Amino acid sequence: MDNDGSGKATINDIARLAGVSKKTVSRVINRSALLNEDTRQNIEAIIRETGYVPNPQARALALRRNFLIGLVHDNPNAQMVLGVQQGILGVLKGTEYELIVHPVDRGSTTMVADIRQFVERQRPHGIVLLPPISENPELAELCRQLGCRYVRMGSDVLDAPENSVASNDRAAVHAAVRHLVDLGHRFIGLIAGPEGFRSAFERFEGFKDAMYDGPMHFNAQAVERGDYRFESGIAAGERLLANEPRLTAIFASNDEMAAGALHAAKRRGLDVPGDLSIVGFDDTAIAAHLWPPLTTVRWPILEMGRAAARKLLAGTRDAQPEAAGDPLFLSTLIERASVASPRVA
Amino acid sequence: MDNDGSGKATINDIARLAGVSKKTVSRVINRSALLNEDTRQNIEAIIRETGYVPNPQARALALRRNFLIGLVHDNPNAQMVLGVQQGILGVLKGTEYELIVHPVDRGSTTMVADIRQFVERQRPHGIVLLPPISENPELAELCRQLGCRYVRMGSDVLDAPENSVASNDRAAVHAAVRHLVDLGHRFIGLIAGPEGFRSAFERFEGFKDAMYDGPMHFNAQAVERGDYRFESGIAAGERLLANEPRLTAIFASNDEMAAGALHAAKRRGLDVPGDLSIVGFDDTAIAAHLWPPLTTVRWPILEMGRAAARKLLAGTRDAQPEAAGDPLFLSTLIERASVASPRVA
DNA sequence: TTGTAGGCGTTATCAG
DNA sequence: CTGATAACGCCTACAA
Repeated sequence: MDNDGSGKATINDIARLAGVSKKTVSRVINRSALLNEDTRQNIEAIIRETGYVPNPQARALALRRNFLIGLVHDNPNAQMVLGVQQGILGVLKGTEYELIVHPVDRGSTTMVADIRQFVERQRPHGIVLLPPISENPELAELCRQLGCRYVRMGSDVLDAPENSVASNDRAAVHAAVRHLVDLGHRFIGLIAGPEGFRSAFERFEGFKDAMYDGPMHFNAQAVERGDYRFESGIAAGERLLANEPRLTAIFASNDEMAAGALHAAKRRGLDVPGDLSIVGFDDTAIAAHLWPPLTTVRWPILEMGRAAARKLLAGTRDAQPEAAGDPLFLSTLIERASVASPRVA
Repeated sequence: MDNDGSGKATINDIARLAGVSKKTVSRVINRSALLNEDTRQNIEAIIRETGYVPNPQARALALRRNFLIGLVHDNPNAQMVLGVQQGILGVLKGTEYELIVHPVDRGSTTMVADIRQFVERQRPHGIVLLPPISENPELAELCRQLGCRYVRMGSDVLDAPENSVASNDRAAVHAAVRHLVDLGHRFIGLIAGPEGFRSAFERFEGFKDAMYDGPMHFNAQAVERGDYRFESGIAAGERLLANEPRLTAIFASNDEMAAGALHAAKRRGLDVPGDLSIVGFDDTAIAAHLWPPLTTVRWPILEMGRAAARKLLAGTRDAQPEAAGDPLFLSTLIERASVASPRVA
């Protein structure tokens, strides 16, 4: 009656076939400890034969919790989002969890309400918050209040280790710019990221660190701000090149803007890296595709996505090792062809 | 008792507050026609006051259908996947549907079984199949069998209009290559896509069409195959340039390989477009970021993603206009700076 | 036009 | 260790 051939097998079918109650089958499904080993083996065999798979909707209703991981973001960098997504999906593969992507609008006054509704309705197992909204403490508070696991991704540790995945942007930029200084560059421009982004702030600080650290002074005149997009990189690059002809190098706070700076240089007929060295940040696909291939700081977003997923799965049957690992992931300089020593004056 | 302050309001709370049965509330939720207008207004007011939202898990269980749209793919082109995703999400925004991303491995023998399990477990409202797996008729059959709506995206119409979203790759490539011919190019190389991809086939045919159509003959020697990735574009470009020094133009079957061809040209010290014109396909972000900016065929994947989502939502309360529209979307040539007339010999 | 009884497939409670 | 019984929140069928 339960399984008349049309639908899939249910817990009732298994219970009947095994001659036990459905609660016992449920115990097998949920790996309950209090279970006779023989009973378990018997039921597991039947489950295997029938190809029975528990219905996630019914479980979700009973457990008041879904087997979904939410990716909540309003990130202007498509490559970055995609990288995180791939990292998460890699961990979810083979588990009973699926990824649900939920973009929001950080400019909107209803953003917090939107996310609240998303979490209340879908009741995901946990959500991954991407920068810049991950920097909003209100959202973390919301998750706690709703009893939803969460991981905040950022350019610095933003929360408790189990709720954080971070990169060391400041130190990485410091090192990258220091590299330029060591090559002999003395007039280095900065294309900063948009205000309100922690990543922009950290990278700015890293740039300043390298200035104060070396034989130079920080020159606020050699700083232009972009919005992390290509066009803003062109504009900022052009302003920089127009205002300070002595510039021999530019550090852009992400690869897209670095590509824009490259365009600005080409438009002025400059040779890169002969006349101008350029360094980016992210190491997204575009970096290697440009000509010359872009020297950039590799942002380990794939690994960060993986770590975020592992943290959310910690404590479940799909838990993986390293789940509790250090939330900090190191960014490192990838040297390609867009950097050289400055020409001797 | 139902709502003791801890949890969210349920249909019972609304029914009690409104002094009606829960079935009546259910009728309001589901926009039933047989409902007294006063009753409806009254209940709707209470729903608004309480902020009540129906529990999707319970609905999914009762309806045996989830309010999820699945994006199933194994596509090597990250930008393409992202574009489709954005298109779908744009349509889903504001509806009760969410997007669930489910990548698969087309090389695996268990791919069909994987997708079957995904659909059986999640019971999505519908799924969007991306190329190349969308070209597999077995998957369409599977969806029909499981009673799951689906839309197949491809470089040609692959199914009934309500299950298809397509672009006119062949004609678009024909026009693009014809453009090169019209500029005076007589030795044009092709970097084809991987075998087994319908898009690769269509674009190849479009290339041949332009050859036979014009003052030239199709020369199989000037064809190299890549796998749609950057590195393969470099390799194919180098082979092309080495084998046929008379080449003045290359058409690459996607932007990534075009970027590779550009690298191959630069490595040989060629000027683009002075010595060599290059045309790509897709118009993904990279096209505009390269130097020189890449002339390419714009593949309207965002629009195609939107259309796919609209077709899936057709017939639901979230249905949008144009849902039944023509499944064909036109690709058009975007002229940038990577193409010029060949130098006079 | 509205209500009642029962079911969707699973898990929790609590007794045996 | 195992099993009745009652949720979980909503929907369908049938009745009123």
